[in-house]
Amino acid sequence: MIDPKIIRDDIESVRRNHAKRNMTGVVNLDELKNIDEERRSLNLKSDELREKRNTLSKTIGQLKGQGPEAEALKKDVQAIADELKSFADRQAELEKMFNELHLSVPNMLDESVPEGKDEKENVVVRTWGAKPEFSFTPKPHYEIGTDMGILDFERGVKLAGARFYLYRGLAARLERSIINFMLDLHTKENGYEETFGPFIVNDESMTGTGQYPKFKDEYYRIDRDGLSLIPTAEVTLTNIYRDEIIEEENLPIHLTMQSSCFRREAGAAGRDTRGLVRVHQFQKVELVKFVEPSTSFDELEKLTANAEEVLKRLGLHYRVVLLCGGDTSASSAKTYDIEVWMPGLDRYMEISSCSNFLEYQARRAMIRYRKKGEKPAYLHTLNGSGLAAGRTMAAIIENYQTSDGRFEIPEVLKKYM
RNA sequence: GGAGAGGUGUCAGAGUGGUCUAAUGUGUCUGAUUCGAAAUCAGAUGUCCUGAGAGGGACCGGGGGUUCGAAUCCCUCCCUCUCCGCCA
Repeated sequence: MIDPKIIRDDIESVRRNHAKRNMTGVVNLDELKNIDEERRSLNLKSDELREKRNTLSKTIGQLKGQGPEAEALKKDVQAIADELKSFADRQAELEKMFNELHLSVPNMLDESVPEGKDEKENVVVRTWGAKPEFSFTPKPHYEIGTDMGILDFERGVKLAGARFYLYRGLAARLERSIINFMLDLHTKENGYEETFGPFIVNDESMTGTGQYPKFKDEYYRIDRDGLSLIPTAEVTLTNIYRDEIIEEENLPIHLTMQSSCFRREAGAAGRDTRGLVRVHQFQKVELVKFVEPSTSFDELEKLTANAEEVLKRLGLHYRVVLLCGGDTSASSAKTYDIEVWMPGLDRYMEISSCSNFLEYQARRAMIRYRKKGEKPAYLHTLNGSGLAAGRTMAAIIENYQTSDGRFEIPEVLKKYM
């Protein structure tokens, strides 16, 4: 959520922000503003009526609640109660509408985010390494994996359906090694605390990080229990501090967690149908930070560098892309994608997405911090993949492939195998 | 899943219809005392909304109801604990 004061006092900046996101008209801002005004005036009215009621009731109490005087007062209070009731429904309705619209308003983009409609207008900010050269035509990872008998897509489909897979032998062990390598790097060198928590969470958690209510079709929800499978450990990690106030001396908090991630990929029919690129379940090591607001953009650079370090050590060529307004997710104020080169697919593939959410998630999830002697304030949250494990394995298979249709294990992973 | 108990401020814990403006203890901060500290004494100390401020309103697990008035009574949901059952 953005600060409602911005909607009240400077709706034009919200409008410009929508335009930059290529979202003009997606949220009816005029309606939102009208609802907010009506809601606040009714709230004021009911506060005043309540004040009167409280005073009169107290007087009745002092009169011991009996006698003609008290009876007359009771009638007065009854009248006030009736009046309160007369617009209570409208009030509840306004509150609900305001909340729904407010939750749908995307975050304010940072000034450094470039203009642009979609991913074609993202800006490459740096590249690392170079595309590997082959004396043969490199194959996609799914061909190599299938031929080697370590990726079994047919049986994945038998077990669960399209976009599921089965790892056998080397692939299963390699992905486990990749996860261990990443966790060790982030905990021993990059200063993150390793955590592990639920893969299934309640609606409050899904709302806190911005998945609900708008994008319900994207996720698996167990209606019977009111629980959802997490699409990323960001949900688990960020909601750890939901409804809490953190003392300033405990900031920043840097957490990492590996999890399986579950996505319905509702809007992606026909895209990336082969291989490990777009699947319903994948494993990922996630990085999440809770920071003092003035530091959050520095922290974003560091977070991105922490994710890049994984690829550097694996010797995989990549580029870092600053997402344009139209491609930045609703919760984020600024996002860097890290894209690894895939020689077999002959394109770059997103392997990490690092975002600064400012106080957008903190407001939704009521995560605050307190400086000594001051009032609680919203902190800033950030997250990034560090990295998606399945895609990392796919990148290794493609970049380290050999002419005999197999592939080598990167040096840093050997001790994990 | 069955039976029972319970959810109150940083924490512990009282409060079963009207000075609850939530007792008391504890923690924290400030002051007094002290060379300094401990101890002791005095005072302060929650969150949200609204308002320029004074102030006002809301919050005793969530939601709803009864009442002139609800932490307190009723309904409902959630959670925790104990015992039993089941279980990696």
